[in-house]
Amino acid sequence: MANINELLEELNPAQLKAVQHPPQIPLQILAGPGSGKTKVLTMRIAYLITYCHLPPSSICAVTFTNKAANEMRERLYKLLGKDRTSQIKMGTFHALCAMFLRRYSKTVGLDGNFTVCDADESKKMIAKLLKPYKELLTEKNMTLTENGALGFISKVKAKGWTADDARRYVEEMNALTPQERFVRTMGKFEPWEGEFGLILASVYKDYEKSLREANSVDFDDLLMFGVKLFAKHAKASSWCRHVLVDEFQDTNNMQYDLMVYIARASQCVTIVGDPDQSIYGWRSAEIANLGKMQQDFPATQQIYLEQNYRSTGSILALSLAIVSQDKGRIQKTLRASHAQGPPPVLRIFPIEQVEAAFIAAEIKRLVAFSGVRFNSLSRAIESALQKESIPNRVLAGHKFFERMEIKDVLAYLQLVDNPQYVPAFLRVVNVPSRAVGVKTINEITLRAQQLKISPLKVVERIVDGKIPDTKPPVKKKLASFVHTIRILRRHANGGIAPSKLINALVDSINYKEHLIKTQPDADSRWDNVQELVNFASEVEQNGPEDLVRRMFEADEALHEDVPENRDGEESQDDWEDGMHDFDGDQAEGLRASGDTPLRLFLQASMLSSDTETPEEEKSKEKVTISTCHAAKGLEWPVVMIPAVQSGVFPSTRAEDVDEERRLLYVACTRAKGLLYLTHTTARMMSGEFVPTHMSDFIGSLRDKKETRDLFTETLPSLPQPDRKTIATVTGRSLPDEAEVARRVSEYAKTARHPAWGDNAPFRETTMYTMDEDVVANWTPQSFPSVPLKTSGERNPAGGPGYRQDTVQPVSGPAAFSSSSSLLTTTQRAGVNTLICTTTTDGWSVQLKICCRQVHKQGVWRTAFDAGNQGKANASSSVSEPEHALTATVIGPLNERRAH
DNA sequence: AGATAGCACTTTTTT
DNA sequence: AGTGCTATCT
Repeated sequence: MANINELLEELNPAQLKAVQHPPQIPLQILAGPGSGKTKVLTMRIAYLITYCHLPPSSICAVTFTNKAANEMRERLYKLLGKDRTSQIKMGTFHALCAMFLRRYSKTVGLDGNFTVCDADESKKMIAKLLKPYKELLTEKNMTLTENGALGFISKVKAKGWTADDARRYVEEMNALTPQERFVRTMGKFEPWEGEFGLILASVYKDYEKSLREANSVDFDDLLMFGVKLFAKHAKASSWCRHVLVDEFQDTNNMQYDLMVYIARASQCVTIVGDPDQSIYGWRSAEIANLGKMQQDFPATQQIYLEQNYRSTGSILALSLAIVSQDKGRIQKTLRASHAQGPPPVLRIFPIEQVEAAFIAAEIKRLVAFSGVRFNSLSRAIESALQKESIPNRVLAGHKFFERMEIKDVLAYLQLVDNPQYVPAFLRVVNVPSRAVGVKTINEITLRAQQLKISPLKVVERIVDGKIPDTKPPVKKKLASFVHTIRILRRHANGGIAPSKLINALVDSINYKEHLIKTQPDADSRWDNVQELVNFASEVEQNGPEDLVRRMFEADEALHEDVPENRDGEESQDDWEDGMHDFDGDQAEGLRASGDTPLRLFLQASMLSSDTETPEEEKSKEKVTISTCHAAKGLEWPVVMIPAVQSGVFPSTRAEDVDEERRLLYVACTRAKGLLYLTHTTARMMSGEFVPTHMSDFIGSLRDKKETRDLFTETLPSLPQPDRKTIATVTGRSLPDEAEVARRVSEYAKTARHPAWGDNAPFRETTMYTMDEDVVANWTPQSFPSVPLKTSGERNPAGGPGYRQDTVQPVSGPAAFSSSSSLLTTTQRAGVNTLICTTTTDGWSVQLKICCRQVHKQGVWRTAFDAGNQGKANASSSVSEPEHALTATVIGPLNERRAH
């Protein structure tokens, strides 16, 4: 175990002050990027335990992501040892609430086996609920999308309002005159006014009802029920003697309330935050919580951490200049600990493919990280990296758990744990296909409503012959389904490891075969299922149930207090029915505690974003592609931020421009040694080139004399002094001079882009519109006159979609026949697209995109293809026919012949 | 009931 | 620019 005294000596005065701050005086640590806040936070926890003698189980540490919680846990192992660390109540607000709600479910009117409903299922649920309102909405000439309704519900929930609260608010507002309303809302327009608002409130009510009926909660519910629990039940938080909240600037009202309630007994609070890094306003985060805390805890003191240990001086200077453009921000500074280093690079490119090629080429010289604004922007970069065979990984959030095959498996398990969870039932009744269609499902659902039991129950009873079969007969078709569920239920109640449960499931339903039959990429999907098994084993090894148990076992008060946690009537029924299926006795204890291995695994799957396999992945040197949001709290030696341009920074959809600027600030401050900002002059948006310009966040700095020199166009040549600086900043040893020379010459030999230092090749982009008569006389055959041979193949899976017809030119102009790449044509009803691509003269590459406008569904559309092999064509609406036909010539790209 | 083709919608960011 | 829903067909 590390010696804490020694570690305390390493801290700077401000850090030390923060760590040793008296626990009973509420503390705000305002910590700039790279100021060692995680270190301070973990040290403070260790300090509270070892010096202030707080029991570990009386400390609540809240992080923003579960990943951050795991990292902090790792650090604390070294300071406190595994035993004491595991008693600390640590996790996100969501995860902590989930754990408490399992224990106190009855107190807030939930069942202990509730399922956490993910955003995807929520959306499907809303879509279903919206249907009855469709007619009314069109009649009143209003539009309401799932996302609109979901956004409303989430916003309202962030205030802690139930559906009834929301309805009351809308009614109240509607009773006011427009002037009064204006005053009430402080001039802000709230789209949920009038009849529309009533509909929204009503949808929310339906949604709430559906969730409860399915014995499930969504992400926002976890917080809402958490608040309800702690507000109502003071003993639920009586164990707590100190609360620490990280990333406080990103907490919303519910989370703030949770903090206050958990701290109710002790009034001891430490928060760490940075208003400059507040980037979750769109998720109802409130920077104002900083001020609110000062009011609610009047003794609050602040400590500023402004010494930056992460980045070079020039990176900090630019970052600070960016964020300082926000005039309303709290004045704070950053002091560099390191040398100036090479200035950040700012470069311009015609289109994202070239931008990506540049990044890939530049990375060849550097171990780098690349931060993108949207996940959708990463595609070009990924493929460019692949072309250069640079290993990379995408810092993926939930993507893995959103895959169809993963959701299928999880749905079975959810259904086993929570028979009432209708979304899971609907997902898997017919997976693999059991010849159960919509009609049967509707019949079952109807019966379920009549009998006031879950659809699963209905099916079980039919199969058992307890109730008569439905009209499209179910008994035979669904016997295997019920059988599977019962096998799994028995295993689960016997406390089997979730990884084994998954194996039992895929065996029982022959899932692999099902994938092969229905999915063209069955192999990779099956790999994903195996990956899920791995994830499950990992969760088992880390022993979350053990961990959760230890978090709670020290709290005697809690044990006395656990309300009788019986399952609901519905499950009770299952219990009896399934009696012959499992030996219930040993399951009893687990059920009562609310933490079965299965339940914990499911919860981890829903709440975790930490999908990385630590050992093998982290040791490899890889380029990381991440969104700017996901990059928060992380750092890399080199950071490249593409698409720093209009429409992206700030996003066209953003409501808060200042927040967008802060996001760029967060991204820039991830860099230790080198920072690149690039942008393009055109961006492909839903099939059309839209001209873009440099982000104003950067442009305004470049246009001013005082700030112009904060960046450079020249690529860093990394002379020895710069190499030394970067080595220092990144904490790596200085590379050997001879080795550098050898690598540079090696690079020069193999580099496909020796000319990146020169801007010329990228400024030859032209976009123009073709003559109208060309448009008028265009036929698929006229340009070029190449007979095309098609070979359309249906999707072998039989599902929607088909392979694009890839054709070889049989004859034609030399330029085309000599082209080694593709000529693609797609013919879908009403859309004729001809794409001519890549001509090569050995010196340069020319990319031609030819498009044709087509009148379709009353609008003029442009049909074209960017020339990606095997990729589908795109079509998009355009207002004016004459703009529809465009040709873009880019080039010469680069490929210079070596002399 | 299942297959298919066309249509519509999204695409910010995450627990 | 890919995916999922729906109407229509088999």
